[in-house]
Amino acid sequence: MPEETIAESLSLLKVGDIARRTGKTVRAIHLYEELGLLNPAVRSKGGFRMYRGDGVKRIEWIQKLQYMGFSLTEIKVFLRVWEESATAPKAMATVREIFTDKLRETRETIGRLTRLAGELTDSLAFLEGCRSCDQGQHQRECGGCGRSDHEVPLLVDGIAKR
Amino acid sequence: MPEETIAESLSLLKVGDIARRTGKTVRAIHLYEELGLLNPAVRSKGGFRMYRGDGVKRIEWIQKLQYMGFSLTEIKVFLRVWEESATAPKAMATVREIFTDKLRETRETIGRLTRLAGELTDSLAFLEGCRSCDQGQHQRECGGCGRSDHEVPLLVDGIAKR
DNA sequence: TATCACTCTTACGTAAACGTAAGGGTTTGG
DNA sequence: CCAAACCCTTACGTTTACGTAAGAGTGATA
Repeated sequence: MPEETIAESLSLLKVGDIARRTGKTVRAIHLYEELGLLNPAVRSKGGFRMYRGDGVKRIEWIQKLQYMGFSLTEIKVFLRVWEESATAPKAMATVREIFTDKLRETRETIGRLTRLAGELTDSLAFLEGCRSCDQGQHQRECGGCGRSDHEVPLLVDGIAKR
Repeated sequence: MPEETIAESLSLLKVGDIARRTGKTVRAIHLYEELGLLNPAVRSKGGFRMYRGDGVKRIEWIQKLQYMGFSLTEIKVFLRVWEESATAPKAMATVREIFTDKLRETRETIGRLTRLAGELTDSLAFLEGCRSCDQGQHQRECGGCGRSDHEVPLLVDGIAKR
């Protein structure tokens, strides 16, 4: 398809264009190249990096992975695994493994954060009771209220100690 | 209560003891002191840091806050706010604010991660279909399968591009 | 008193993901 | 052809939460 080739050459993007379209900085894009995450399709005669439109897609993909907790190094491994897999089904199998791991990890994180949200809620409920504390009570004397120790959430308890 | 004072002096802990009881390293505890998060109750004649038992609680508290996404700097602010509040109810009010903010943030994070878990699940479902791909298919020619573009999750689509 | 395990201070090292110049070419619109 | 707007490479700076090492003193035990 010579037409596509022509169209491509007409729509080459400079690094600044990619930056604008992805919200990343030029420096970031340079970094991705250093790390082997994205190479320009060609260089201009003067040395400018020239990208095709799918460069934008690649960066969006990177962002997505970062967003879900992959480090750039992990993303690099990801790409290498892909490139070094001889066949497509094999490559996809590896990708499945990585995603499966990440899904588990993500669920664990969600569980952890959910528990923490619960603790925060408990702590806030407890702190409601502090409204009725003697307004003149100095913070250093906090703890004198009637509430017993085991009622005090760790998140609150730790503050006054020491 | 002189008895308690005596008991305290009997149970002073050295930094290594605190480290063992909290799982933190000595260096970390030193760091916390540098940052103003925890000071030893006293120093021994020779300059050893001597802590009381509640030092352990303080560190557990720090760990908890870190675990929920507070940076050490934020924790420091936290303590300062507490110390500088004249009255206990006022201090608690500030703590409530901070916790309320964090709770919102935590919920947002949970939402984000939940959406991402969904995307991962979708991607994994899609990748199941790759099992039936021609076993000889080279990875570079991936994309030749019948599935249309809008079916391909971004998480998968971004890999093969470029 | 001699040890051996600890601890002290000081201070440089580390990994991540860029930020921020500096000094100098390249493109492109007019 | 000129100037403004970009881009290039090189390279040091930044933040966070410690790690690690060096050289020397301390404390409890034998």
